[in-house]
Amino acid sequence: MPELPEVETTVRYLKEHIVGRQIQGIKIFSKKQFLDNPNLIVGAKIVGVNRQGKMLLFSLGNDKKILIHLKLTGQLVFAPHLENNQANYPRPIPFSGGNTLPGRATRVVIYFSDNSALFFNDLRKFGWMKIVEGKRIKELENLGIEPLSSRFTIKTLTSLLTGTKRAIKTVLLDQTKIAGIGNIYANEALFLAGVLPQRPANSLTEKEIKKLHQAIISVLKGAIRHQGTSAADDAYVQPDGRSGRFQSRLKVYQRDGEKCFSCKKIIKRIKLGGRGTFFCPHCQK
DNA sequence: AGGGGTACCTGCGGGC
DNA sequence: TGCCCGCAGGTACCCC
Repeated sequence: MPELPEVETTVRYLKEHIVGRQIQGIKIFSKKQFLDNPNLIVGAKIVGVNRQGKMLLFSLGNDKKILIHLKLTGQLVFAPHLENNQANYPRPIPFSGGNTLPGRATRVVIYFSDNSALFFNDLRKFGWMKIVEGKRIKELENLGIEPLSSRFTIKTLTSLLTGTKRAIKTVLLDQTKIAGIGNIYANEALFLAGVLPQRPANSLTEKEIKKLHQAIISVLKGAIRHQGTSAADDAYVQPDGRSGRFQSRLKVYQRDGEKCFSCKKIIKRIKLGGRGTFFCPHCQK
C-alpha cells in the first residue's frame, strides 16, 4: 500500500478507530518483521496516529512510539469486534469479502483491551514494525519534504531539480528529496505534467517545473480523495477491508499497450532505475 | 554522485 | 501439467 495516499488513508482511518485503545497483547507470526520486544508496549495506550512520508507512527502514552513501514504489500486492517476472546487466537474470524483474519499473510496482530484488534498483513514480508523512543528517530531524519505541506513550493521543487542530471522520475522517487511519492504517483504526476520520465531533472523549464509541482499535489490529493489505489493484485486495502478507488483514474500506470485517454496513442513501458515506467510518448515531452 | 546489480519474500501469469 | 522467467506499490547495500 505503500505510497503517501494509501498511508494517509490508513492514518485517517486509524486516528478515528484506535486512538484511545489500550494494547492488551501482541501476537507475532513473523519474527523478522517485529523488531523489538513486544512486552515493552503491552498495557500502553495509543494516543496518536501520524504519518511522515510512507512511514506510520503510533504514539503511545508511555513516551514510546511504534514505527511502521508497509513496503510493497503491507496492510493494516482493523477488526472492531472479535467474536472470540484473545485466548482463542489464532483462530480465523470472518471479515469482509469472505476473508478471515488472521489470514495466511498476517504477520503481527495487536489486540486491544476492548476486544478489537489491528492486523498487520504483508504477503511479501518486506514491511516491519519497531518500537522507537525519544525525539530523534533516525528513520525519519533523512526524509525529504512533505509534498502536501505548505513548505513544498515551486521554489523548493526547483531547488531540488536544478542541481542534478538524474532522471526526473528517479528524483521524484528519492525519499530524501520528497517523502511519499512511489512508482504509481511518480508515473502519474509526470504524465499530468507532460514531462518524459527519463528527462534529466535539470533540463526542466520553469514552466514544466510549475506544472509538475501542480501535478504532484493534484495527483496525491486526488488519490487521497479516492482512498488510494488498489492495483490488480489487491495488496492494498483500507483498514476496514475495502479497496481504494483511484485505480480507475490512473492515466498511465500499468496501461502499457492501451490508448492514451488524451491523444489515443499507445502508452509505453520502459525500465528506469529498475522500476517499471509508463508514459505517453506523444503527450509527454 | 549516482548508476547498476542484488537482496529481502511470495505469488501470479505467460511461454514453451 | 510442469517448469522457468519476469514481474510486482520499497528500500538498503554493494561495487564501480
